[in-house]
Amino acid sequence: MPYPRDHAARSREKLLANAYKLFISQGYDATSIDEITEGCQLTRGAFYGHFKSKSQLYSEAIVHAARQSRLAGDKPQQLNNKTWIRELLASYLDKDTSAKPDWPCPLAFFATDIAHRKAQVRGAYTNAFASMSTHILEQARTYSQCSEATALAVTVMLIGAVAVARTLADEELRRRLLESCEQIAVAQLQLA
Amino acid sequence: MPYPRDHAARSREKLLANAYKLFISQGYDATSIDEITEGCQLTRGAFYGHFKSKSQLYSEAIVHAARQSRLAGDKPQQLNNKTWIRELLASYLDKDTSAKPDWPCPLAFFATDIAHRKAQVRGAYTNAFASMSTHILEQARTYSQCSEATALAVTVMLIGAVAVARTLADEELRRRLLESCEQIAVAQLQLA
DNA sequence: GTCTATAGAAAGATAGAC
DNA sequence: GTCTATCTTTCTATAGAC
Repeated sequence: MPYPRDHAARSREKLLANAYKLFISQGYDATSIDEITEGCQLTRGAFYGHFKSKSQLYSEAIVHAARQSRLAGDKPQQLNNKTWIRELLASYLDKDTSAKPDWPCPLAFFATDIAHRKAQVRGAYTNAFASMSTHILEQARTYSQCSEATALAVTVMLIGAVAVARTLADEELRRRLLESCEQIAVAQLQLA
Repeated sequence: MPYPRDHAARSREKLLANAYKLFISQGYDATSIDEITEGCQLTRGAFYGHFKSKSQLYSEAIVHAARQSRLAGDKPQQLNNKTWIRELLASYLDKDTSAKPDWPCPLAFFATDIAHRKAQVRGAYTNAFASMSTHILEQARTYSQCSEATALAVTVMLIGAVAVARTLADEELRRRLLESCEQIAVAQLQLA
């Protein structure tokens, strides 16, 4: 074999990352496998060497992205819990889309799309959602008596905020929406 | 002409309704024009007699659905404002999908899809969202001092709740999510 | 592991008949 | 106003070479 040891793994990762980027910006249906492979200097043949189908790639991309989320990670030692959550909130609701991470939150970007996908994809989404809301609840409980209802409502508000903000044609309305949600979330989680 | 006077209008309405139903259940891309016309005992030719393109139909369906929403309508005289909003909330977050109206809220069902569509579609969505949040704000102000931030946050929470609930594979989690959001919305809008 | 070539299906939109 | 026929494009997935 003329390929470096980790060549296959790198190709796979490139395909996954590029596919996710395209799914985010164009949607699942509008993104073809040709397009995904082109951006990686590969062809369809390589794609099917790594993934069984486009649908399987979608599931994997969601799981991968959910794991990359800062919300899934651990708190840096030097920060206290309140400071950390406030920072996560601000970063999640950031108005500056160019400052977004490479793997924007799939919960917000694919919210309504998942309903039409196969059970496997819906399962991956469900797990990611449960994980995000649990994480918020656990953090909030380190300094307050946060109810499960509050955590669920705040989680879904954050997701809804990012999803809707992205669709709005009115820049000013988008800004107000994101700022409002940050403000209400801060109050709900007693971060003031 | 062998057709009844309102034949064209009825065909148009049938196409619009069936298309929306299919968009809701399968998504925009997965729904073909053949499928839309089949359900109405019509063919592609008839479709293009009424709509310039699939994309134009999508815009129209969103506007149409937003207008059908109970939130867009007026309060029945016999109800006071608080009672009415509570009822709207409960109906919007209803767990029983079979009880859903014929035109489920496009804001929730298409939230993440709109971002990939043309300016015209995004404009229609933006207007519908602004209208929903304004409506909530105005109603809440008839009995309380509700901030614009609260109205925006509650609106987006409701949309997010329905959008996410529909995707969850876990029935129990869905139930808890919808109930939590109703509870928090009632508190936020001082409906208790 | 990745390539090219191709099979096979389906879609959006148009043209012209009735 | 609606039909049938067709053009044209695009897509997923597979087969077999290297």
